[in-house]
Amino acid sequence: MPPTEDFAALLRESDLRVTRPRVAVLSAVHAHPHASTDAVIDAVRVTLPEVSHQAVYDSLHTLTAAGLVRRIQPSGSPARYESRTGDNHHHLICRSCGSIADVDCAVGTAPCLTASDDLGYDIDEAEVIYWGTCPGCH
Amino acid sequence: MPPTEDFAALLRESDLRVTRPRVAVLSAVHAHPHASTDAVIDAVRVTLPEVSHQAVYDSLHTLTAAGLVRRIQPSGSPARYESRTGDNHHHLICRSCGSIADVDCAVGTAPCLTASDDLGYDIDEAEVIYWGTCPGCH
DNA sequence: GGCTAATCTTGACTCGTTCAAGAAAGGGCG
DNA sequence: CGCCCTTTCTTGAACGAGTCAAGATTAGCC
Repeated sequence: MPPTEDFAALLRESDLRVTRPRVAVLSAVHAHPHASTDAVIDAVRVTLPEVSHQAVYDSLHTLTAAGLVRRIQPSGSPARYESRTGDNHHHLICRSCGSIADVDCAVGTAPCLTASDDLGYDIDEAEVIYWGTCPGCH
Repeated sequence: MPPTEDFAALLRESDLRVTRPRVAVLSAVHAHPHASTDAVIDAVRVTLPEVSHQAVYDSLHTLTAAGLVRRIQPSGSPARYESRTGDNHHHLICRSCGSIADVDCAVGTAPCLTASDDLGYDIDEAEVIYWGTCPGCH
């Protein structure tokens, strides 16, 4: 995981103010891929015990909007975040234990974005979730 | 849209008791594809003004479990339901107005279920959501 | 160092959904 | 056709994730 200064640099590159909560959140997401908001809050409080949940929510929104972090929102479970962005990978989610794994796109680099017929929509992202049972759960 | 008796028959085929709320919910989902739970409640109350929201939630769960209805849960919006099941189609969702459209699977009949590497997971469903802007929103 | 806008703290609040207890109704049986 | 048992429905409270809002704090520019 990159050191703190690198996270600060990432923030600056996106024209975001460098604040302690943001650095801590960014670092937490890098350290815990697919962590839920709650898990991020816990992780952040290890180094920054006084952060409010609101600051974490705000930071996650800002970072998501800036593209530094990606939000995953599987049906029926709270939002989760990951640091791999822009590399067109998808997710494998276990119905029984909720574990999430990364899979590279089966189709290739970006053809994923092509629907059979776009109906006039201007598509900017294809989200693919494979639902199943993980090796540990059967 | 099929008449009431057909919905009753569908329920019986799935070994479900035929109750007024269930028939009304099934009919509402057929009549309003991609309707949110709230919209389903409203639609059901047109013919059955006294149903409780809970009965609708229960019915939707039961029907979903029986496979008579499919639940769609896009990030950041309440659950929606549709009656097309088992035909491997996907969804196009507008980021700005939330409208949902159906698209047939681009890949074909079922190869959708094949990830590039399943990591030992036993995959039973591939959920694909194309995010973008609909023709009416730009 | 001081100023101003952005960000954070605190705490209340909303929304979609679930839980729980008791009343009502479906449907197999006599 | 009517009884009984179980499932389903009503009512109303509760929950969790996330948002809103007012005021205190802080980053970054001069």
